[in-house]
Amino acid sequence: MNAANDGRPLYNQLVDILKVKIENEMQVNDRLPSERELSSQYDLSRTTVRIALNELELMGYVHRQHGKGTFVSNVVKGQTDLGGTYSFTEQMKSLGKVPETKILSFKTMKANQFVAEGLGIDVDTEIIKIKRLRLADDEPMMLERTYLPLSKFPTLDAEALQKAPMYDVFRKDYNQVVKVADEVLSVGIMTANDARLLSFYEGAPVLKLKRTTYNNKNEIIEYTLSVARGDKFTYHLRHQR
Amino acid sequence: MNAANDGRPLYNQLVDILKVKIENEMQVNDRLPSERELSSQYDLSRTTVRIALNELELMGYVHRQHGKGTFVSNVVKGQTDLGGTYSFTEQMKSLGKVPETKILSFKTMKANQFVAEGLGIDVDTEIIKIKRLRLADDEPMMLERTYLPLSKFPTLDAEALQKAPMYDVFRKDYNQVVKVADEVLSVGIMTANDARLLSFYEGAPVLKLKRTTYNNKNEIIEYTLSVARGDKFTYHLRHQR
DNA sequence: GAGTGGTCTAGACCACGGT
DNA sequence: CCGTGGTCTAGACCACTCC
Repeated sequence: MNAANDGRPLYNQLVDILKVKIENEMQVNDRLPSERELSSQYDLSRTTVRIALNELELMGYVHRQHGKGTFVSNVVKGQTDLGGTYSFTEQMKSLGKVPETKILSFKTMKANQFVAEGLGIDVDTEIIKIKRLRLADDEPMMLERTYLPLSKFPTLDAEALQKAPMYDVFRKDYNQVVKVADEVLSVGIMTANDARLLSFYEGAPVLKLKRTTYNNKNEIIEYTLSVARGDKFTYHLRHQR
Repeated sequence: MNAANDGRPLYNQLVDILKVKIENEMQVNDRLPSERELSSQYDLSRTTVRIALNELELMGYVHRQHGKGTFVSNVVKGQTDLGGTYSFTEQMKSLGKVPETKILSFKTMKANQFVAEGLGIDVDTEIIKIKRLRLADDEPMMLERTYLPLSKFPTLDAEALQKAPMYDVFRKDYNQVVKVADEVLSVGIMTANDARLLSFYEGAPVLKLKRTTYNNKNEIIEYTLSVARGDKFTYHLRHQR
C-alpha cells in the first residue's frame, strides 16, 4: 500500500482509495478489478481486499455477483447516506437547514410511573429531565422532553449540552455509545402549553415521536418524547438491506 | 464441526450453535469462550470463528472488548428485531394484529410529471398504478398508492399480489431485491375521498408516508404514497448502530 | 476451461486490559 | 507478563457465469 497514512488498518485505507476512484473515475455498473487483481495491485492479501469490498458493499457503493464480478452501484451522489439518522441536528443539516437547540429546563428529579417504565427502572429512581426546543433556520420545529437515568450521567449539566450534540456528550464524557434506538411515530394534537412554546396554535396536528435509546450492553440510556409541528417537520429515514 | 448439516457455510452453522447456547445457557454480560478456544473446540480456523462472531455482534447478541473478551448482550428476548421494517404486514404482525390487504385498483398507465419524478423516469413511460387498502384486525388503517415501472414488472397482475406480500413477488417473480428504502413521514389532513375509503371523517389528522425503494443496482423499483389514520396507526422503527 | 466471487485454513504480529 | 480481540498473509478449494 501507499507508504503514507499508516496507523489505520489497510482495509480502511483501501476503502477510501476505492471510494475516490469510484466517485471520480467510474460509472454505474462498471466492473471493478477482480479481487485477485486488487490484491496484487495494492500488494494486499485477498482476505484484506475482501474486507474492504464488504465494507463498500455495506455502504452501498458496490454490489457483487458470484462468478461475474464486483460492480459500481449508484447511491454515490445520494451523499447524505446517514442510513438510520436519529439526530435532529444531522437531519436538519442534510436538508440544508441551520439547526439550533435551546435548553428550556434541566433538572434532576425522581421518576414517576410513566418515566420509570420508559427507562426500565424503578419508580422514585433519580433521573434527569431535560426540555429542549429545536429550531431550524430560526423557526421552532420541535419540542423534546428527554429523561436520562442519573446513575449513568451523574455529572451532566446544561452547559455541556449547549456545547456539543447530546450523543457526543454521552460518548465522550460518559462512555455511553448508542447502539440501538427504537422510535414510535404517531399523529397527535397540539396542547395549549406546547402551542405556546412552538409559537403555533392549540389543536394543530403534530407529529409525535417517542424514542428509546440503548447502549452496547442494551441498557436504556435515554427516553425522549418529542412533539413536532405538523406543518413544518418531516421525518426522513433510510432502511438498508 | 458437527458432521451433519453441511452445505451451509461453517460460520453460519457456528452462528446458530452459539445463538442457541447464548439463549439457553448464558446470562447477560457472561463472557464467551475466547476466539482461540472456540477455534479449537469446534475445529475451525480463528478467521471462521471471527466471521461468526461478527455476525452475532451485528445481530446484537454479543459485544466485544479489545483485550478483555466477547460478552453476551441482552437483546435476545426482544425477538422481533426486525431492524428496519418497511413492511406493513410485518409491522402489524409484530404488534400482534392480523393484517389484511384489499386491492382496490390495478392498472397500467403513462407516468405524469409527478410520478415520473418519483420513479426517476421520463414522463409518459408506462407504469403500473396500484391502490391498496390495508387493514388490521378488520379495521381500515392505511391507504397506499403504489407506482411501479412497467419495464421491471411486465407481467405483474393483481392476482399475484393477492397471494403473496409484494416484496416477495418482486423477489421471486422478477428477481428484484429491495436493497434500500427511503421514507419521508409527515402529518396531513384527510381528504374527502380518502375519508370515504378509510371510513373516517374529512379533515382528520393523518400520517403521510412517502416511500422510494431501490434494488441492488440502485434503480428505483417502487414509489408509494400512503395515508394512514392518525388515530389508529403508529409507525415503529429501529435504528441499529 | 478460464475467471469470478465465496469459503476456509494455519499461522503471524500488533494493541489493549489486567496481573 | 499473559490472554484477549484486531489485523494481515499466502495459499487452497468450491460454486457460479460465460464462452
